[in-house]
Formats: sequence, C-alpha cells, structure tokens
Amino acid sequence: MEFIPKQDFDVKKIADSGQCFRLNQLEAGRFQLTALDRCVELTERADDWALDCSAAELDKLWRGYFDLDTDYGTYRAAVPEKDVYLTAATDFGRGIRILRQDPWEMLVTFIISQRKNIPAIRACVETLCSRYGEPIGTTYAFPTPAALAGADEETLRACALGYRAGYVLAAAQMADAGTLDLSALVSLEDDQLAESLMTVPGVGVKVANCVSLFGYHRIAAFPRDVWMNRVIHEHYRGRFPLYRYKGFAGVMQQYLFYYARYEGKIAEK
DNA sequence: GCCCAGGTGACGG
DNA sequence: CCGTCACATGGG
Repeated sequence: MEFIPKQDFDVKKIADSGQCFRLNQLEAGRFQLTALDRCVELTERADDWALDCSAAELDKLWRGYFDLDTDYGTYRAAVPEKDVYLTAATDFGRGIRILRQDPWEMLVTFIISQRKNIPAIRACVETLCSRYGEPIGTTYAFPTPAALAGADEETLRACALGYRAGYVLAAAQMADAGTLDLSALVSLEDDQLAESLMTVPGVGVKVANCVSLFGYHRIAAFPRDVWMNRVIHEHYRGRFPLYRYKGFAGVMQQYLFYYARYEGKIAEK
C-alpha cells in the first residue's frame, strides 16, 4: 500500500472532471481505476489517498499518470485576481490534475464522446472494454487496436456507438495497420500532432485537442466544447485571454470545464 | 413527446 | 471561406 498526500490531489474531482471515464466510485471515499492495463483502488484517508500497489509501481506508473511531480499552484498563480470567474474555478477545482492517459484509449474515447453526455460515454467505453478487452481481475483492459479492427461495424454499433461505430472501426484499422502510428506522434509539435490525429474520420479540432491534452499531455491544448463556448460567451465576452496562460492553457480549460458543469448542476436544482 | 450531450463531415452559398 | 444540417442513443 502506498500513500499520496492530498496536497493538490483530489481523486473525487479528477473522477468527475470529464478527462477520464474509467475512474469509478465504489463507495464513499473509495474508487477503482482501470488504466495502463492495470486495475487499482484508491481509498481516501485523513491526509492522503491510499493506493493498493507497490512503491515500485507507484514510481513507475502512477506518479507519471497522475502528474504528481508538477506543482499546479504555479499554474493557478497565473490567474489575476480581477478574473473573478477563473479565480473561483481554480479554487473550486483545486486537486484536479491533467492525467497522462493512453493515446489510443483517448482517441477512441473522445471519438465516442461527440454528442454524448459523460454518463453515456462511460457506459459506452465500459461496454467496449467488457466485449473486446482482456480481463484484468473483475474488470477489463481497454481493447487493443487489433481487437477492435477485427470487429464488424454492426457489432460495434450494438455497444451504443451509433453512427460513431464506423469512425471507431476506421481508427482501429488505421492504428492496427500502422497507417497511423500513435506512439510515433509523441515527437511531433502540437500543431502537427493535432493535424495527424485529424486524419482519422470523426476526429475534428475539438477531439484532436482532447486527445492531445489527455493522451499526449500537451497542456497547451485548449479544447472548446459546448461548455467552454458557453463559459467564454457568458464570462469573457466571447474571447478567453489565452495569452496569459501560454503553454498551459489546457490546465485552465480543465478548471473551467469542471466549474461550469458544477454550476450547471446547481442551476438545475 | 421534447431537448441536450466534451462534434464532425457533407453540402450549398 | 462561411452557415446549416443529419447523424444514433440515452437521460432528464
């Protein structure tokens, strides 16, 4: 068992931040994460989160995955006091980090994400994993490109993918055949990376930005979805000051997304 | 039944 | 280059 200090690390918020879809609450203060072909539990304690793995595994996998060696206070310090909304958002979202997730999983997940809400995305991904992924204990790894490339479109559709099934199948075939070498893209500049990702059908600017941000840790990427457009329209006169956050705007995007969705939920009640 | 969800691609102007 | 529209599916 290993322990991660709560200082700027909140599993509850990360689970609900819309960047990952396989970090699930089992009960209050207890979460299960399936990622990197592993499945681990995270349990909340007074001053830290307990992670059921060895010290070696924490150092080798999870420290990087959770981006634990980065000081997010530095990012938040870039927000001027006069930006009341973003100040509130960064305060409210303190503990969120940009995870280093698998590029392939992010590509498929965010292709699926279009015109779906977060619970629906979770359900789709889980179905895909249980039908095409390798078992890991009681759960399943994310399917490999080969596993999905061998599927037929109608069966994929039955995972509630709808019209996205063809996109996912094409992505799998490209990745499996090497037409698109996802691991080779790490050496590309942000613009070229996004451009390469957009060669996949169903991947436009927004999905490419999400894959860049969450799958390649390009924290300068700033995905604009309906929530972000709403925030920018309502609080920034249609123009968000990206220039203040050069090189890490994606971190601010994540704080804004989390805060905006929370506000929306409150408004509903 | 209606509207919306971490959009994209095809089409017409 | 722009705006508009169809696209499957599930939840509120």
